Amino acid sequence: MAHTHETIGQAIRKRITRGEWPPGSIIPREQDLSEEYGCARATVNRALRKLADDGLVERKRRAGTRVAEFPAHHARIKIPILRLEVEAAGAVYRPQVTVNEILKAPLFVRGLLHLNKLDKVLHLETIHLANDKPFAFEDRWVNLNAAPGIVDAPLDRISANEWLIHEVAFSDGSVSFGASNATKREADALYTEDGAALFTIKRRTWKADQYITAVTLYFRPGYEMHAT
Amino acid sequence: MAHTHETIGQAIRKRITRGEWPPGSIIPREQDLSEEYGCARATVNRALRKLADDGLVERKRRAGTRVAEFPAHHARIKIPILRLEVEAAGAVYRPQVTVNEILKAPLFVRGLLHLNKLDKVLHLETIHLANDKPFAFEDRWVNLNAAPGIVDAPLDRISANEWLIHEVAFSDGSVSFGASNATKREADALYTEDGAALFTIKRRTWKADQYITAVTLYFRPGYEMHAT
DNA sequence: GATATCTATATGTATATACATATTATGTAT
DNA sequence: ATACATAATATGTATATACATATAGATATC
Repeated sequence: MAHTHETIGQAIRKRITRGEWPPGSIIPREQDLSEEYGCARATVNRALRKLADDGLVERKRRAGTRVAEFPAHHARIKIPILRLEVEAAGAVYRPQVTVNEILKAPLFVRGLLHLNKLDKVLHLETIHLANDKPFAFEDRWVNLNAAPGIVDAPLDRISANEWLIHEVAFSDGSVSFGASNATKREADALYTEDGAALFTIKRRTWKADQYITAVTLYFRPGYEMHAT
Repeated sequence: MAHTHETIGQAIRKRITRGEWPPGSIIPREQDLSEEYGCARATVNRALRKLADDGLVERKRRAGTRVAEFPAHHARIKIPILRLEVEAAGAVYRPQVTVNEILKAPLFVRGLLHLNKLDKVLHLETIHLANDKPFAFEDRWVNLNAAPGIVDAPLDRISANEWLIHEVAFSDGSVSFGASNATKREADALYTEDGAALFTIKRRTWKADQYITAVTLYFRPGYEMHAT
């Protein structure tokens, strides 16, 4: 009972980081480890599955378990929910919508959201404020076929992001991170200089076969996103 | 046998995304789900643990399982291994070391690596090339107490990153992402203009109680990192 | 020598059972 | 009412067992 799947996982992790099993090398089979630690194979199995999930080892049927060649290149991040980040820092969050227009989808938006020429989209530009200081600038396009109700949402109180999460149920999505120089639009919104380097998050969400929204977030200069 | 922990997990995931169980609401207990799907509780347990790991649901003893308030804000990323990224794109990778000097740790490096005034560090600046075109610029500081052997490493063939991973065993680390304007140094290295917005990754790794290396990677303009 | 076929093996998975543990809900005493 | 002890309960975990499945390595075939 001294050994749980967690203590065993930690022990194996330590043996790897200590160099006992270097990157690329094979480690003992579950059976042997379970005997060594005096537990059931299922317990070792769970510990090793966790390590594989963390990217520390790679497992293959019949071939066994080996230490990953690059054991540290997996990370998990929390995509920032702006309101929560701001409030966690003890500040007051407020979204300020500066553009709110319905129009026929421009070409690049048609591509992003897989729309036809006549489909209507909602275009939103929002400044996210922390204690009334600009924190991030959001450029969002919403497919009105997928979320018609959003035109009546109180977007001065709740962000479009949160509204969509709760009203259009949950949606699958893709995310990418990058950097871009502030154009005049972002510089004005974030109260910074033209050309400043901004950390950006681009996100697209969909539900079943329908794209719901495409959004780019531009963060104030100096913003960093941390992984664990 | 029709139901595995995976098919059950997908089914529950779908019921959440379809809106049957909205964010914040509670879902049936494992016992009931196992009866509904005609399987053992352990199978449902594994499915739900996976969903919790993905951030889609939150579980608490006695209190049950409920859909997360923000079900989509967890993501996993692979921290790019530059050589592999370049080679995956079908190009030839080559690291080019432009600065390689041993010196007493400057103040900001002492802070990063927790060193004393007299400790020596290796300072490396490297241009990572894809088909001889600059791809990323690396600014690295290595604690020579922790990795003395690196002074003899063939850093024109293997990157310091890879050398450290294999020679100093595996090390724990922290990562953060951001953006910065290219200074003359980075602009020259990456063959771009002064002030261009560069996506950056800052990483610090340690082993037991000792910091090993601190590194900042500056990516060529336009680079994006994708999450799953 | 190359190719196809078989076989042994390590991991992958499902199940029933038993007990642990955190936390809510209930009940009791003040 | 309030504070505190108690019971009920959903998840957390470990175990033995059984069978599935991918695949490395051996063997046979062309």
